[in-house]
Amino acid sequence: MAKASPRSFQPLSRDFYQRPTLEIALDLLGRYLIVDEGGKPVGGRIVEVEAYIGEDDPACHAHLGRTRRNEVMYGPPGRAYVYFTYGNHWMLNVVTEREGFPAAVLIRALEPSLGQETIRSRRNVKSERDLTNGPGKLTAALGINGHDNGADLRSSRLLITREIEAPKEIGKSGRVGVSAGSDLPWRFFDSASPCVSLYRLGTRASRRTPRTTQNSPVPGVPLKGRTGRGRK
DNA sequence: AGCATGATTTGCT
DNA sequence: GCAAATCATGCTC
Repeated sequence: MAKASPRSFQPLSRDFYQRPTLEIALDLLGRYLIVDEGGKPVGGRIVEVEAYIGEDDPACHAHLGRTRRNEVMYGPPGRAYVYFTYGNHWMLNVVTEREGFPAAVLIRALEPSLGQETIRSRRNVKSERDLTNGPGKLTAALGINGHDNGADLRSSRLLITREIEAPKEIGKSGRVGVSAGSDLPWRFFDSASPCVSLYRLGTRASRRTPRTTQNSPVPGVPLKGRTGRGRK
C-alpha cells in the first residue's frame, strides 16, 4: 500500500454503494479511505464501521424524517455525509442504498497508513494507534469537515479504494453511543487491528491491549446512559 | 484506571 | 433547554 499519487487508486463503482447497507459495511472493512491533498494521499485502512439504516432505525439521523442536516443521506449513494456533533467533532459517513432511502455507514476507525506526517501534524498524540482510532479523530487527522458534506466519493478529493486488505476475522457489537438498551449489532470491526476505537468500552477493555480475539468487546454490557457530558 | 468536564452544532421538546 | 453516532484533559483514587 505505498503508492505515490491518489490517481493510482481506483474508486469503487456506483453499484457498490447501491446495495444493502449491512453488506456494504462489511465490504468497507479493509479498504482504504484516502483524501487527495494536492496530489498527496492521506488516509488509511478502514477497520471499524457502523450501519445506520432508514427512518425506522431509531439511532439513524433520519429517524424523524428529512432535515437540512441529514438530507445528503436521502440523496444518491456513494456520497459523503459529514456532520458536526458534540460541539467540535466531524463524523464521516458513506451514503448507501437507492436514492430516496436514507441510510449510511459511519467510518469509525482507520489504520493510518498514508501521509502519516500530515496526520501527525494535525493530531496531538504520541502513539500511532491513537491517531485515527475514533470517528472524530480520523476526520481531524484527514482534514475532513463540513466542506466535504455531499462530496461524491468517485469524483472529489475523497475516495474509497477498490483495493482491499480484508480482515481475517470481523467482530460485531452494538453501536457505540446509541442509548437504546438493546441496540442492533451493527458495529463491525477488524478483530486483529490495534486501531479499533476503544471509546467508552467500560472497565474490562484495556486501552493498551484491545480485545482482538472474539466478537463483541463489550459482552453483555448495555451501551446505555452517559453519552456526552456526564450528567449529575 | 475511573470519572467529570469543556468544547459549543444541530434539531427536537 | 437538552441530548446526541465524541474526544482530550485533568482530577481522584
